[in-house]
Amino acid sequence: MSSRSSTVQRLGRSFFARHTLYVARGLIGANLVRIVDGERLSGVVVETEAYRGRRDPASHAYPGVTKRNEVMFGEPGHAYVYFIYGFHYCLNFTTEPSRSAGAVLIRALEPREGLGSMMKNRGTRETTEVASGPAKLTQALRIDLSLNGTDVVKSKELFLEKGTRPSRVLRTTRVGVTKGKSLKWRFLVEGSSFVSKGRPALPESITTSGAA
DNA sequence: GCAAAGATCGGCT
DNA sequence: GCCGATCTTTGCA
Repeated sequence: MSSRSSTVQRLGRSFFARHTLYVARGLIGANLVRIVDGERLSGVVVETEAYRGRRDPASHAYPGVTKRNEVMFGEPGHAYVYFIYGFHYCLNFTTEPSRSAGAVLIRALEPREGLGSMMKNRGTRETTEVASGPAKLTQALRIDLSLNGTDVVKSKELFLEKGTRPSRVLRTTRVGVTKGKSLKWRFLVEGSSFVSKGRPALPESITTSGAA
């Protein structure tokens, strides 16, 4: 309530202009902030997935530049929002230098500020149901295609603040993809009850055996 | 021009 | 555990 934004450091361009896997891991623990009608809605990122370019068959950027995915090839630090399954929006942040495709999908948040509004947006009273999935959090934060391409380094309505990285971050395979299944490009906070539960996660192997 | 799959969620069996 | 809702993008004719 009294934490002053002047003391909080925002994630800058250089944070995003790196290898997508580093950004995906680095975003765990950051505070995602969305301003709606002057109110701060926010949550700590507890789950992410990395999507790369031409060599990642699960990525939207795999076929090359199209109208839908062009943001992924642009300047790092922009929001890439897409519509999926006729119902849902998903939020990503672009990575890698310009021309090189990459994005990190935000899969789950631990709610922080504006919980009442987020619950209302979601139609639930369970805190663990507010943002425990990629399409759930966009609904909670009222994110849609109008925010596609937003520069989150400069934006006043959607941005990221530096947080504390949790001590235990697990690395597993991505959820919901049919290609590139063996790649362990999903990161999540160990033991968090705010991560997505869309699929029965395989035993969260901390070992790297079998990593492709 | 048409068909099929898709980085999901929620409800029902 | 399975299925339906609903629409954008892509691939192929």
